[in-house]
Amino acid sequence: MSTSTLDATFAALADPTRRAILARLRSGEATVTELAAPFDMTQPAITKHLKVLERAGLISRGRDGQRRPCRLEAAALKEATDWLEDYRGFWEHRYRNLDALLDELKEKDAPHE
Amino acid sequence: MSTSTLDATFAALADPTRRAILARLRSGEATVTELAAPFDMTQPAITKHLKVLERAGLISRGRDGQRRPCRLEAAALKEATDWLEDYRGFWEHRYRNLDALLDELKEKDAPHE
DNA sequence: CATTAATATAACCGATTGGTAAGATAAGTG
DNA sequence: CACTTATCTTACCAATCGGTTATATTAATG
Repeated sequence: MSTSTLDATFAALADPTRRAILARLRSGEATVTELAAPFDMTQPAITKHLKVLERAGLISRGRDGQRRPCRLEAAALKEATDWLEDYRGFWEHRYRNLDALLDELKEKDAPHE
Repeated sequence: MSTSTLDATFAALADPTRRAILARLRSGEATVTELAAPFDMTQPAITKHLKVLERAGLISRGRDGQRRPCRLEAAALKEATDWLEDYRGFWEHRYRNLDALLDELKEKDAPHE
């Protein structure tokens, strides 16, 4: 899991337009014009976003005549998820740690020396 | 899960220095100077990174005399993970879909009309 | 009190980002 | 062939980013 891949992936995910594009692509391939339609933005702007997503490996593009359909790619998404899930132990242990702390405080409340 | 929170979180995660800081904080609180030590970077640069992490809700800061210890915060991390995990179904189904496609192709190979 | 240590702030810089408008390219269609 | 459709490319712009140096603030310490 290379550092620069994660850089590109998280950076790509940091933009709401791009996240919306990814969400749309979950229900299947789409062309540039289809992807651009919901946004109040020119087509070149969408093309730029698609390039960012492609460089991050989050999508790939085919060729169908004059259309360049985009599809979601699983690998980069999985890589980012894996990185984040490595922190899951932290936030799950957190509540256990809080319990332990409360116990500790209770013990201090009961003076015994 | 607000859009602008995800914006800030993913943007914060897009920088390798900041990811390294988070990784370091998994093993407990640390001061600014402690966090800055491993990096070939001035202290103000680290302070800036910490501000980005804090604005994203990924860390919080305490006060211990002249030190401002940083600790990891679970909530924002969890939010980002949740967003990404929503895509897990996609990449898990992907292989099942591939299987289905291969079956389909096999059937086409065996002419039956 | 003078000094040192920990952190923050301000001003600045070059590179990148997210958008635009205008025009090029390339593929279907009458 | 002329026209339209889908997409890309090229400048251009303002804003943000990631870093710097220099300076201020605040707290500990001799």
